Amino acid sequence: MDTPLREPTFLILTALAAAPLHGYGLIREVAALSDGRVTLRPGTLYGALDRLVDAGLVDVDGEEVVDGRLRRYYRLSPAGEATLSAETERLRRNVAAATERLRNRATDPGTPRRAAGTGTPRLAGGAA
Amino acid sequence: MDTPLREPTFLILTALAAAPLHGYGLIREVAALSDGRVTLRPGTLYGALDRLVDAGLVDVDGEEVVDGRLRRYYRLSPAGEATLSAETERLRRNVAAATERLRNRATDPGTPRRAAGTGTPRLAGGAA
DNA sequence: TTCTATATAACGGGCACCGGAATACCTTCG
DNA sequence: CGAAGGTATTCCGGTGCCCGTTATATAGAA
Repeated sequence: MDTPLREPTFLILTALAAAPLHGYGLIREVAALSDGRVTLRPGTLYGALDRLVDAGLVDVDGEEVVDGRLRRYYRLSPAGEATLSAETERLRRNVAAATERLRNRATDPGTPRRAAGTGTPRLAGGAA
Repeated sequence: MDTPLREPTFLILTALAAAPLHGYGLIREVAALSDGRVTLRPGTLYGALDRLVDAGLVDVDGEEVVDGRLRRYYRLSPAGEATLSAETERLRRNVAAATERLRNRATDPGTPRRAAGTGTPRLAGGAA
């Protein structure tokens, strides 16, 4: 879990940052906050939740029985909040780096040809 | 490749957005633009490059022989630029969503207990 | 010569995510 | 009354990206 979070996991933590939710509710919340772009599958969701609970980023917030159906609530732990903060910062930096390079590209006179590499090119192989 | 990009791949495209680079140069460029947080392994780098070339997001920009060593340059293709733009936008939205929820959290009187779920809770199971 | 830096190739393994199916209960509709 | 559909969780097989390491090759430094 020290690996950078993938999108589904990141969105699960983000959804839980607002309020505790149960699994099925998370599917809808994640769909909502991603404008319908991400639809969690059961396998992805519950697999991720199990991992997050194991890692201590999410706590089980209690269970309810509603209309005979079990409903298990999950809550973002302090560690989960810290992880989400750190991940968000990481993404923010990546976004900033990519945005800057893309912007320079748009204003530049075409794609620059060849960067200053490590060593000094001596022999041009030419076309691939 | 229609999967959201993972961080190494995203950073490779970001590095190539500035200028064409060869594999080993990418390792250093990615380390630089991520403030040393991400150190690409050869397996990760060349695996990703092969996939990106296959997907048409990156083109081989020619080869040089420098000091007897082969040096193959890679260049971001128009499709790669479009993909990087779209990915950056996606990340930007995720960052915005997470940032908003984290900020509300900081100003709220503690973590809210239980959200309005889908149905109406009728029977509280209580403690986990 | 041996070590270090440059540079690419190849291989095995892990883990998260995907996709679907199973299970179970309740409500709604024909 | 029976069928269909939404709610909610569990399980399982498959895939792909990434990891980590090792191998290969050359040039320059110690």
